[in-house]
Amino acid sequence: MTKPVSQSPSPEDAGIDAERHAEGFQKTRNARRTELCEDYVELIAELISREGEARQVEIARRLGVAQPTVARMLKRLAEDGYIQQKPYRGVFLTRTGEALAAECQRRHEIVEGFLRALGISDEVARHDAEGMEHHVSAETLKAFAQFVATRTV
Amino acid sequence: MTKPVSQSPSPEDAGIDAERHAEGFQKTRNARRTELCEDYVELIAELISREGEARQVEIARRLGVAQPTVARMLKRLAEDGYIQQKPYRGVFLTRTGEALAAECQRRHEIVEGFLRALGISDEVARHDAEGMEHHVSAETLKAFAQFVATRTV
DNA sequence: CGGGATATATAGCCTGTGCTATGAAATCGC
DNA sequence: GCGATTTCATAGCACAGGCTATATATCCCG
Repeated sequence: MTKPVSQSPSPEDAGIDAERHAEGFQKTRNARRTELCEDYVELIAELISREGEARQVEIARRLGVAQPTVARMLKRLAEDGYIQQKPYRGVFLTRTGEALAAECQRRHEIVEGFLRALGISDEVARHDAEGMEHHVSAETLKAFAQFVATRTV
Repeated sequence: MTKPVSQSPSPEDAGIDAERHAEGFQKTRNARRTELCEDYVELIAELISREGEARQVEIARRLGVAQPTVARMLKRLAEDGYIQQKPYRGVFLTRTGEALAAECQRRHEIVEGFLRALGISDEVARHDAEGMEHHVSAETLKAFAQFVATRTV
């Protein structure tokens, strides 16, 4: 039992249903933090590969937030072992960070490619993929990939 | 000028790209509030239709949050004109609230149905739909609906 | 109709993620 | 190698959305 929400001893169906319902919402809420991490790591990987380096100011610009916001988040990412900061030299991904970035990029590409295969316009596909990518389970992702594969052939 | 993020006067492609990128993230962030409202309104509609009434305690149980959290949110929803609270009699949807709930339910059903049509298992479809529904644009939703229609026939 | 159970309201706190203002450090051009 | 620019760090604030504890109001049953 990780978090005893509020187990009412009522043996009704509704009770069980409600608690499963609640679980879903709680997972979604807790996922928020992870999502932000993923956005950062993914962006950092992209910046490194496309610009050669990832600086705070550039990350801030891309995410549309202020630099101190980025600074604080990077500190956390460093503590969590995803990145390494070399002051005035940029931020770099650790092994763990690279693995996470690769996974995110793959997921992102599958989702975006899937939407495009479905006929969605490029811009909307990009936007929706950004929003959806964090909410797609492994099973769904696989189905998306398969769909694209069979459609593209 | 609603929010002058940080327009660097650099006429590079990267600059424009970065700002469009940023826009997307900002939209996603701002959507958070809306999402919560939608979850509440959707749940309230469901409770009213299935249980006959929507009480704070029940909403709290379903969402997996504490009752005061719900109380505060309901206050906001009432201020925003989505619901009307009748103390000790439950919470009711206004016209606006009902319209929003209907829209959310429709969207939810389409997304979940779409995932199922794609072969996703029931439980995963339900969970993923819950996460995805707030990030699906009108265009994508339409494509989902069409896919289901052509597949089901 | 009184009192326990239930429902709601309120106060006060914490954390996360934004922000601005400002200071300190490094880099780079000259 | 020095000064301006750039980059980063820090302090301090706001707000949203969690929480607990507690007070109050209502309901309902005996």
